Amino acid sequence: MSNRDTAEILKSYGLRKTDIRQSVLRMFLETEKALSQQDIDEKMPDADRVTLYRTLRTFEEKGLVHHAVDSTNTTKYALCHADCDAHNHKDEHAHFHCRECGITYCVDDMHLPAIPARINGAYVEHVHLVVEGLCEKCSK
Amino acid sequence: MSNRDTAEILKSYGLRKTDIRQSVLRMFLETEKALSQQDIDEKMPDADRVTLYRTLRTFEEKGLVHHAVDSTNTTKYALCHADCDAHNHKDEHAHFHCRECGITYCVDDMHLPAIPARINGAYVEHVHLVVEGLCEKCSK
DNA sequence: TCAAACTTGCAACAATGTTGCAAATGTCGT
DNA sequence: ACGACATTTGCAACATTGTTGCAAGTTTGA
Repeated sequence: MSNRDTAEILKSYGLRKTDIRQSVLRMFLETEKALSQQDIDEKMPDADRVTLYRTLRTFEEKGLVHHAVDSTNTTKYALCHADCDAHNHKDEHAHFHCRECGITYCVDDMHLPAIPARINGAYVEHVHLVVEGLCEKCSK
Repeated sequence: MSNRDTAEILKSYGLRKTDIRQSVLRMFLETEKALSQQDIDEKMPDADRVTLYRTLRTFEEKGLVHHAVDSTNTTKYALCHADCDAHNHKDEHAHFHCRECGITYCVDDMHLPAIPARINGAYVEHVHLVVEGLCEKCSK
């Protein structure tokens, strides 16, 4: 992954090119996993955790990443698909979460059930489907 | 909700009858909502938060409540259906979460999609479906 | 009624979320 | 290449939640 790639991606999302942002983006591009603040912090010991926190928030606001839900209480982020943008996250896919090693990744080849626009009077905006169990490695 | 009811429920789940447990259980019985530690803490200012934390954990272990997932980072619990037990949570229903007021409640009349026993080599144990949007009140 | 087992309150610490502010850096026009 | 302006970063600080250990208080069953 070259710097040019990350620089272009950042620019296309209206984000300034900074070292930290490029590093974080590179981590996302190089993994299938959804990354937690901790995952990132560990690989970037020099960066301030607040900066990483803000970086992830900004990435999400701009539509570069979405956050994955799982039953632990750690926020995790994963790259959005090309059709996400700042105001319309198309992150309606499932996430798999391993209860053993804690990994979370997107499951793209699984469609969500059709959800009505309203449920008991509530307006539905989006849906998270979280599948939990043991990942391939941990089930051995 | 009488004390006798809560006492019997606790007993049937193999839990000792204590004031705190009865109060917490009563809160669950009297609401449709999934309750966070904070919700409970606010109504029981005398109880130590660690005790509440452990109470909820114990309730979950015994199969009395299950925890709901939402995109905020607060753990919330809701009463299990009658067919849950300590080792087999049948909490495979959807939860609705309002992004405005933060309320979470179970959506029983919505079935989850059929999930294969395995996804890409991973073993699936259970599934959370989280529907987010604006609840009836907040959408007005 | 008693002992054993379990529950509670308290102290303590880690991780995460969150904000404000000043210093450092990036961007863009010239 | 330079400078002004807007943004980003690092740091201090504080709140909330998760989590454990331990001693004191309570519940339960014989």
